Amino acid sequence: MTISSNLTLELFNQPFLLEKRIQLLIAIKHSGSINKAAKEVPMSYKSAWEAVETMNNLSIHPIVQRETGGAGGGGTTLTEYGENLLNTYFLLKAEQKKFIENLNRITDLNTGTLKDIRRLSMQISARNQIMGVVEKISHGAVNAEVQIKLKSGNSLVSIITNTATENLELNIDDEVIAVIKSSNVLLSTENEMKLSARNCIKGVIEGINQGEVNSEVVINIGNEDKMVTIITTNSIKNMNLKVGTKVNAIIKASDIMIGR
Amino acid sequence: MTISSNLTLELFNQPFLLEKRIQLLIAIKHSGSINKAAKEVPMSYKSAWEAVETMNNLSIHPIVQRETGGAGGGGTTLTEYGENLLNTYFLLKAEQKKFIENLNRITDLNTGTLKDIRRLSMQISARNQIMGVVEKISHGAVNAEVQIKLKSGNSLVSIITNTATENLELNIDDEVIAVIKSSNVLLSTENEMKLSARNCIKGVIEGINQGEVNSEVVINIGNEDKMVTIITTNSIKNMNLKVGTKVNAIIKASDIMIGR
DNA sequence: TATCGTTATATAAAGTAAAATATAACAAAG
DNA sequence: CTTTGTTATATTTTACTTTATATAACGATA
Repeated sequence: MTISSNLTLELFNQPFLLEKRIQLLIAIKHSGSINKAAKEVPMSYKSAWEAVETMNNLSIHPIVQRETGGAGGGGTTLTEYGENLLNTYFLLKAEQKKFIENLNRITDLNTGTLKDIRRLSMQISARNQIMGVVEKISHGAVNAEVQIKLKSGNSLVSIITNTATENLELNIDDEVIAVIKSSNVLLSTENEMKLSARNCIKGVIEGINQGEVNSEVVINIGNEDKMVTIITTNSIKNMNLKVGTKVNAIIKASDIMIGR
Repeated sequence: MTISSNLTLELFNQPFLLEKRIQLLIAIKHSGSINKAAKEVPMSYKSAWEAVETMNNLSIHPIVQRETGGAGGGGTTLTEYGENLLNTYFLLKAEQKKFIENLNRITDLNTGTLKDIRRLSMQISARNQIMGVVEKISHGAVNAEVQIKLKSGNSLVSIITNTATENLELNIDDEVIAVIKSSNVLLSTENEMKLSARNCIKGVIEGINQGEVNSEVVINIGNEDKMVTIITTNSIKNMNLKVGTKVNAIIKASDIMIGR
């Protein structure tokens, strides 16, 4: 048994972007005509025209621009607003797909029970959420050590309980997210420092938001990935940290959580 | 513009539990007859009967039990399996509702952009996820202190960045989830200990899973809520911890994350 | 001005899904 | 053996959706 779901955007309680209309918009985008698009989907020209009409009427800004007559007889193109809308729809759809995958994973529909009822749709306060791939898992008696390869090439080591690895059904090559609270990230400028902390990532300071006691430092760790850290304002002065300074972000393995 | 979505369970790639069928099953459950249930939904008797028929045929175990004839002319009741299925559907539906709410919150559909594209459908390795209500928010220059009232009556204080409170759109009385990594929970048996840690929750040890170096201790903190902690096996011996021992779970305010 | 292929719009036809209706089968109880 | 109210099933009717078809309007271009 599998879980499935659709996704529609509503405007004034009217269905606005249904999956079929999305298909139509895509076809219009690359064919440049309602006529051709309708054949492509496939659906009748009338349905297609009516769909476009209602979409344009419901929306504040028009979704498509229609032109009758002209050299080629006319044509229909997506407006910038329409393209934007299409793109956000794709993003939402991807997010929803991930959700349904998660839902399928934690649900044992054959026995009719949920393996784990903990919230799985959750936005979390931890600022640092970095995507990576599971490289290695070593199990101890209680804890497990999970090594995650980031896109930037860096590796992170996380220590979580065995039970957690079971709940998450973690396996090698799974795509996961390393979650780190910003107050658990330390900074150092030394290049070769010996520390008990397992994780040390090189980066460049991109921004500093100074407070009276604590300050927020944003570090670029390469490959579009950023790391936010909270350190004391005193440390910033002592270490003479500025935008552009090369630093190491240091994180204890037991401070890294894993999400998927 | 709002996002909406349905939820269907499929079996052998056939739609199995649609929202309309769920309504029907609910009505059957408390009316005891397909006939009455069909009028209640409302739908025609034939549709209702066919729906029941296909459901029973697709499923390995029957969903409903039908009986023709008898004193009252017969009747239809849900099987235990059917009731189970109905309940898991409710759970999944609730989970999905939460997801759609989150999706609506982080999406600015008027401008056609997502405020925050971080994964919001995520299952996280942190074992301790306790529901509560935001009681108080105090903003500093960089950090914010969020006080959470748990159902058990206890309060937790969490320190997160201001940016995080903005991303989460945290407000008083919002229902949130306190997320704590099990390795960040300390245990003490002293009743009145002075510590810098802000959070101290009383509980009773419910189970101990002993390892060579570390051990997992499960604490019942009342109201069905449990807390999992990882401490060294030595500490268990030193403190003479056993199932039933009354302990305090101690957590630093900066180790508590907030999810919603 | 004639041509082009499209949009715009209406109307008829076909197809599909739902509902209404009717009736047989059922089995326990009086 | 009759009554009872339901399930089980087929047939007809209705409503609705989709498709098919036809035609006017359009405006740049050769």
